[in-house]
Amino acid sequence: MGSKATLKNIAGILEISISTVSRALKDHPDIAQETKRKVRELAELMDYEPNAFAVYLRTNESKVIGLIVPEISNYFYHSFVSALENEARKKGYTLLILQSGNDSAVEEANLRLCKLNRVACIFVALCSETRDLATFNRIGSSGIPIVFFDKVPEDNNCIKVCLADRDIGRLAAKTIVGKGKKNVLAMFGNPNLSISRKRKQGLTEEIKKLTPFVNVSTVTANNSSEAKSILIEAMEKKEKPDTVFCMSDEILTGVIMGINKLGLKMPQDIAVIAISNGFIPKLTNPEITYIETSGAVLGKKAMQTFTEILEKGISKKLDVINSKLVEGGSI
Amino acid sequence: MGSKATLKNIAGILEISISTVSRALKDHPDIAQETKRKVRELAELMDYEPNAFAVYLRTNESKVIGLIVPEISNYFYHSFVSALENEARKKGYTLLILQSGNDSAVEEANLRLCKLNRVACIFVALCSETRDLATFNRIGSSGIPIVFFDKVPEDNNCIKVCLADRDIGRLAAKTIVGKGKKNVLAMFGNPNLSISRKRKQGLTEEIKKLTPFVNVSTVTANNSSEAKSILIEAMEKKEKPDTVFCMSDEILTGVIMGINKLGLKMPQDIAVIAISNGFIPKLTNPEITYIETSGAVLGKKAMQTFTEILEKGISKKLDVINSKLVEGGSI
DNA sequence: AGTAAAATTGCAAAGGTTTGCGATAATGTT
DNA sequence: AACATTATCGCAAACCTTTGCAATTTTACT
Repeated sequence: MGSKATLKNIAGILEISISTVSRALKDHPDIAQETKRKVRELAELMDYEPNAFAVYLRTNESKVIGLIVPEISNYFYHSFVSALENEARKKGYTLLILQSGNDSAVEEANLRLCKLNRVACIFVALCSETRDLATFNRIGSSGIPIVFFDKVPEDNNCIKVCLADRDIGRLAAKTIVGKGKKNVLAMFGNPNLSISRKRKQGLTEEIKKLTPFVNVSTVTANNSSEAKSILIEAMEKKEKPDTVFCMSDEILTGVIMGINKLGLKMPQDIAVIAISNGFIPKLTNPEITYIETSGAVLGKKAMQTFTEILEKGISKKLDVINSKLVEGGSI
Repeated sequence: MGSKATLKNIAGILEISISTVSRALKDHPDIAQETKRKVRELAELMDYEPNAFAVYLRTNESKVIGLIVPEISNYFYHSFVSALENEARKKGYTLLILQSGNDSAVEEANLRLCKLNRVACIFVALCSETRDLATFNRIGSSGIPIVFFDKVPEDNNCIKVCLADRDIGRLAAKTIVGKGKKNVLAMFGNPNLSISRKRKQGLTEEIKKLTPFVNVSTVTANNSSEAKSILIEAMEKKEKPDTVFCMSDEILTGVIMGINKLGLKMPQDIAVIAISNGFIPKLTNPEITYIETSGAVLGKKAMQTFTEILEKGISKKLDVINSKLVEGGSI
């Protein structure tokens, strides 16, 4: 109980040098089998674990990965985080998860925290507020690689893994037009994010391309309750939409609540199509038709990108993953 | 660019000693104002940040808090994590979030990781599998305080913050009886967890106490899809339940899907009451009546407990927070 | 001016690990 | 037997910070 398990103590007891103990524990070829055996046995007995800080200090690289997201409580990020964590564990890394809460100041604080902890890499989904990427660039050039995902900057001079947002929008457009809908209310998140703009572009342009007879009105809903009230208001008008498009789970949530409040039936009273991770669409009756954006796949991709960075030392890259339509009965 | 920002470098440039620089940066009273000014200016300029590992190594305490949960993708833990993270940040701590994925082996690996990183404290929600608490005890006695929350061990010789699970069960019982229900299907999670047993006890005992005329059949549903199929099966029987009780969001999710699949109406065809964090109940029509278990409140409490540990050095404690009924229209 | 007290600074060790290089001991070769 | 290899091991520096204590300088006081 008394003495802590350190190399020094082990060395003391065995009356050999610290370096020999260190090497024995790493199975270094210089060390005799017999010595290795004794060291390993004692280390086991003493429940030795290397002091991570000392190792970090000496080797100057930590086995920690920083992850900064606006909100973990979001099914998409959830699945992303889970996937990333699994992959990271396999490679011996630990995840430092930080939330920016859609506040640029907190985001910056988190960034500093990552730097302070000398993380091996930072994965970032920007918060919608963020306009100034100076801090990111500073950190990036200080040697810590940054991988942006999902909510990525416009700039191409960085590493990004993201969804094929424009294609997703187009796929939604095709589905809507295919079902013969005429009047679409399309809800998007903060236009500051490229993810919002691209999805919107994809949707509106594709519809225009396909047919001149479908009317699309786009609106911005910053959160669930905004989406809910926008829907309710829209349904009270004379020319009410026959279809509502939700670019995210957050918006979809609000729309569902609005539909319930008004007692509407899908798809008769209103058709719904969303971009989603798939959890919420399964909770309604009928289930909601959605374009699947798998956080899990993206997470895996992100980790792959990280290993590529380590091996090849790239500093700019764009990875895109595709999505597919999952039919419920809401449209 | 060339030289890194360390105390040594700053000292070298200013031609003073490292210790003076260190003290100047911490506003130590021994250092002259003029010196402090110069040091601070240069430090600012060089973008100096103390090397966290060196600090940890020297002071032997890290500003990191470990958090181990079965799954983050669970609204209850979400809100818990968010709250805890906020509180932690205020006090300068960082959260190391680890998922055990309901696998005891992973849980243990995570525990070791926490120890390895010399975290200041570990918050744990046990996974349902875990029976052996030896590792926890070992770590606990090695100086790292452990705070159990939500899914806590039975043993009272530790620190726990949890919900008033029996009371929650009783509250549900009262509501069910008050609504004149006669035939209850009550679904619980893994009975290995005290949380399941206590909720079940509270519910069944209270109903028995209140009236002999209500029939309760309890079942175990380990996940959403099990809950779904249990419900569907039950509704096909002759003596089908008029009410279903769900002890968690996970189970509730399955039940909702089952209800949708069968096209049932709440509360006419089947009444529903759940224990939930409140997100999912708002998505149905009518909304689901639930007993609110706030992860946010629990998270705050947990952090308070941690500060108490630091200040007073307690090693056993039980904190309980109460819940309230939120009426939807599902019962 | 001489001494005491206060203000300011530096020395050096400690914390635990990694690693290049040199030292020693054991074995093999001619 | 003399030398060359090879197998083992230890020394000591480095990573960066904190901190007790001693050293030095400045200021105050008689």
